[in-house]
Amino acid sequence: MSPAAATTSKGAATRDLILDRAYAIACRNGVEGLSIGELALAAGMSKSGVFAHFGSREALQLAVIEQGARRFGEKVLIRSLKQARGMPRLRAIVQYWFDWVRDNRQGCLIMGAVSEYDSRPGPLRDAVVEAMRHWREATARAVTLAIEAGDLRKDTDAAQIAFEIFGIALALHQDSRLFEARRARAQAEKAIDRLFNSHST
Amino acid sequence: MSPAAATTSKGAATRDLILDRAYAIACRNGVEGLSIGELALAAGMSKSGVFAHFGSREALQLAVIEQGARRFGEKVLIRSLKQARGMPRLRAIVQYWFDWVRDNRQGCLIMGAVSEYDSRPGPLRDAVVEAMRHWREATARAVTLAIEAGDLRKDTDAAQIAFEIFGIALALHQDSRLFEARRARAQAEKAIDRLFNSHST
DNA sequence: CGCACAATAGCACGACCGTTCGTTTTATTT
DNA sequence: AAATAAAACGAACGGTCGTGCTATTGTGCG
Repeated sequence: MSPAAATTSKGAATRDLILDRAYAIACRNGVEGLSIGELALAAGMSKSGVFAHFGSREALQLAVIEQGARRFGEKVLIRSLKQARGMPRLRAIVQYWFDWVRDNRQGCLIMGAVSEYDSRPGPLRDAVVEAMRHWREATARAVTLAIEAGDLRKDTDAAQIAFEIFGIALALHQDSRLFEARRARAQAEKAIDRLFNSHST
Repeated sequence: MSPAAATTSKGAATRDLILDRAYAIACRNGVEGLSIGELALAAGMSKSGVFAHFGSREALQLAVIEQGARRFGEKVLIRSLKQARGMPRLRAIVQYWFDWVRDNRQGCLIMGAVSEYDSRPGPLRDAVVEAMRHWREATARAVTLAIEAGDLRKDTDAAQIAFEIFGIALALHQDSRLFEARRARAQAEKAIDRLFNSHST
């Protein structure tokens, strides 16, 4: 009866399949450009069959945004935890992030969602803000650990460094798609090196 | 007869009015979220009346993108030309850009268009790429002039500095809308200062 | 096996989309 | 003022949108 929850194992499986296709579509067309009709076609189902899994388009979009945040979190943040605290882990975050930009050539879902919802109040915007906040905090925490490990100077402002890392990543993201990806990556690496060097002990 | 060009003075005037409203809508909803029906309502005209001025939705979108590029160019790039070559002009570009981000609180049309079209070939993408390229080159040129004026070191890579300025501006743009605009601006200013200082003579 | 219910399909709806067409109003020129 | 061209309107088209509702298919548990 409840429309938004899959109870059987088959239901959960198709829901995962739908979300997988939805993620791919939303990467290309944006979360706002994701339609149930196109999604149903990609999943090999009927519109109403897809619809029943979420109950509303907005619930579907929310699930897709969370899916995007989860994928980035796994590929970049969680993966970096295997590296030792301090500069190794901080460097890992940056490298994995750069690799993420390279490997998702048709666009990062969350990055796209930011400019879709940044000035549009509602639960979708809230989800995007929450994802970015978590993401930023994880980066700042890695910087703080690098300071505590003695890799960066004690007077370093962790939030400031995180802000600048995001800026470099955003520029890389944009340049990779608009101009030459190779050159963009080289410039991003150079910018990161300058940033870390100017604060290292 | 020709649908895309206004020949009388009245025609040109309404076309300007339409583009003005279209610009406002596209800033909020994105260029892809601009519909002729909503635009007609905002302009106080009929759908077909609006449509006749452009001949197709894509032509309208193209005109809106060019409008967005023109407005930014005037408010930031052209305005900075009044400042003396070298650091004064470079600083002016950055400050005017930051002001632009502050004053267009519901979103910058071009910035939004980038993530809408960066992986969607076509004339709209071409227009966005061209606008960003022009914009980037103007910034790099200002950096070069600052080098020639002796304000920045001779071994400074102008393209690299322009890349990093864009990164800081992008981070400011994003943070201003997702988090606290005040803090974002302070962080952006600090990042710019560090960038310029580390290359100044 | 058979029962209960989840999962999916099919169909229809009202709304809005971009676009076309013929007509009418308005502006410019002769 | 008459003639001509531009501009704007209003209605309609075929399509797609998200969303209900009802029926049918399939799964999983007792």
